[in-house]
Amino acid sequence: MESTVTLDKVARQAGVSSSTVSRIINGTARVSAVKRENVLRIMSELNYHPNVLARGLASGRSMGVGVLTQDISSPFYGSTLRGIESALQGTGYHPIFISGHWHVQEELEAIDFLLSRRVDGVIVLGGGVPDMRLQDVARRLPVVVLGRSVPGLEDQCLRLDNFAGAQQATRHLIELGHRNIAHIAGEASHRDAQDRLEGYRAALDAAKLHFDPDLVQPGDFHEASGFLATTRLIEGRTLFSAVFAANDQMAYGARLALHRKGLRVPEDVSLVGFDDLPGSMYTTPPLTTVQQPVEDMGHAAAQGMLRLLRGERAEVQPMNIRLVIRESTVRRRSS
Amino acid sequence: MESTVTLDKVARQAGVSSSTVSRIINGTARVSAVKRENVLRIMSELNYHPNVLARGLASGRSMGVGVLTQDISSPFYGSTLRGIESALQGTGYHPIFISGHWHVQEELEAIDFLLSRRVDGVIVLGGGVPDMRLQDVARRLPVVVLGRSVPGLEDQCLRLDNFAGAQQATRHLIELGHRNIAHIAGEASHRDAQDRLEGYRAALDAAKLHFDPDLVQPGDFHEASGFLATTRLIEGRTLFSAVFAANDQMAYGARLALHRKGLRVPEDVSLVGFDDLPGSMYTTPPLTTVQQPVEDMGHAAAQGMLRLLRGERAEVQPMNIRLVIRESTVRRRSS
DNA sequence: CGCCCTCAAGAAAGCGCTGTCAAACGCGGC
DNA sequence: GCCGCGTTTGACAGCGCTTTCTTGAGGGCG
Repeated sequence: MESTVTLDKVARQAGVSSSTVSRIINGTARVSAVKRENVLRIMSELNYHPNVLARGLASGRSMGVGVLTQDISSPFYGSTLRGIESALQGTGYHPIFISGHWHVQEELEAIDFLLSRRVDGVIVLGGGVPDMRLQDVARRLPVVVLGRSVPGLEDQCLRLDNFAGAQQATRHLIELGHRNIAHIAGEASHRDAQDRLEGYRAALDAAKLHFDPDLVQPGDFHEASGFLATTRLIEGRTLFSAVFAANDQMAYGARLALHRKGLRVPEDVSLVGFDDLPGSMYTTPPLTTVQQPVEDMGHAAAQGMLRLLRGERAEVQPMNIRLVIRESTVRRRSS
Repeated sequence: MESTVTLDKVARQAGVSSSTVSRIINGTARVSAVKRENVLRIMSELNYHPNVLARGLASGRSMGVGVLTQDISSPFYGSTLRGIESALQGTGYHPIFISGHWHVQEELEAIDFLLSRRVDGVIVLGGGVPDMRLQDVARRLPVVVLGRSVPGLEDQCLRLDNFAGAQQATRHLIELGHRNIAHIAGEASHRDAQDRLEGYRAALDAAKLHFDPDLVQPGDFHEASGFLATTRLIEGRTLFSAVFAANDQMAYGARLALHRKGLRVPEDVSLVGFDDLPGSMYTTPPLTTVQQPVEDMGHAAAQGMLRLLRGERAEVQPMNIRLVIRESTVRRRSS
């Protein structure tokens, strides 16, 4: 435990060459059973742990997979990270997380950081890194992208059908008899937010319902913006009996704003979110929302990465999105 | 962008020795201005990024700080990770996260992993790694521990006063006139949970209130257990007008269970949580809870780590815990 | 019985960088 | 013009491991 135990030390102790020890560790070649046993025993006696840095330097593979996320503490991405972590478990590869905080410059630096860390592959979760840069990186090492589609890398991209999800959510409200459905939009610059807005409009169109711009309020995917948007909605002159928020966090904010104004969910106003965060099952009432299989997505992305690392094709399959109907939506009162 | 750019390549291109380039990068020694300019220019032309592995191997410092957390997607630890990340930002050090999943064996392996990764320091977030192992590790490199106190390492431990927090929460309910206060306990094996239970009892004792074991229900810190515990409470024979849950997630579950049984919060039952998760401000009604400065804690822990890395003392200061009174608690109806 | 082939094991050359040591250089002073 | 001093710079030996190339010992076969 004093001075670090090196492979050489183990080799000397066991009376073999360092090559032999290396071979035993990596299973790179046959080694006589006697020597193997002996070396393994000494390794555990000395409590030897290979130096990953040296190993990476010598072999050219660091056994690290870079994961560029936006916010390590985001309830949405959190589960995805968990999925990645669990899929990598036991494969010898290990995730290295780094956050871009929805800031292109920071994301670019994060990628440079990962590259200088000599990761063997990169998983990118959304964000705003220019396609070109990703294509660039993909030329050098395996890349899997979640939540967006990069030209030329389509089969390594795991997209979610935000449009269809939003459409489904809105249709659900329409089928319940709602005619005046408000929408709290997400950060306008996010592709996801745009798609969800489009899905909302498409559902209205399909039902031949009038699209009222007054019923669409901007938000930024955080609770506070949902609260504000809903307050504006209530104080506005346009009536509505249902709200579709572009994500669950904003739906939480909306829920509180309605509560403050004495409006009950779902009796007075139906509410639908998007994401199905872990907490959405336990709001009062439990929230109807579009479920993104976030953890599975992480898992699938990591699986794709492992395939790429083995030299195969990523073959990531598009994931299913589905509406989870809970108790925040009911048929519109005939009144 | 083809074959990786090495320091040697830059040196040759610039017509200087690799030592000189190294010196320019690290600022280890004076270098004539002309050469510096020239080398810097070539570095950016070639888009050179030092190989962190090689650097770590040669210098013995990997510039990585290992962070042993329990669950990368936990809403509670998430903010702490964020705090660590932000404190390390710009210092040259980078966090390497790994989860133990509240599983001692896994945590031990995680520590081995970090050591073999040759991190320069380790931050441990709670968990069940035996004190001895932590003392062992601390002998080899800087260690900061969050949420528990390890003998001999006291000044590198950042403890939260769970006892005082729970006491405060309970006292608050008592001051509002509540006499029958239920408690949903956390995972019995967690020190935090035990301390919170003790705080609850202490507050009751101080007010000369009878401690009724029937009003204490076991939980496991997750929503579902809060729901179950509260259901048991309601169906039990002992009346209560307030619930103190050992964490916010269980309080959410309790909230839903009360709702299901037609009990209103706070009119019929007052509810207090613990942690002040980001979402607790937006529950209906907003939750009264004990605030742990989770992000600040991460920040402080990382600061302490940086100090240790500079060879100074950690000097981590105990953090303040405080009760945030929102709308889930009210004076008991005189009825 | 000798030759060639096979397979285990060792020697040694890096991987890309840091850091020590010594050489080279320039400068002022005598 | 030469000496000594303080700087800038280069050469080189690792850091701990992988991997190629060799060596050496058996083993099968003619």
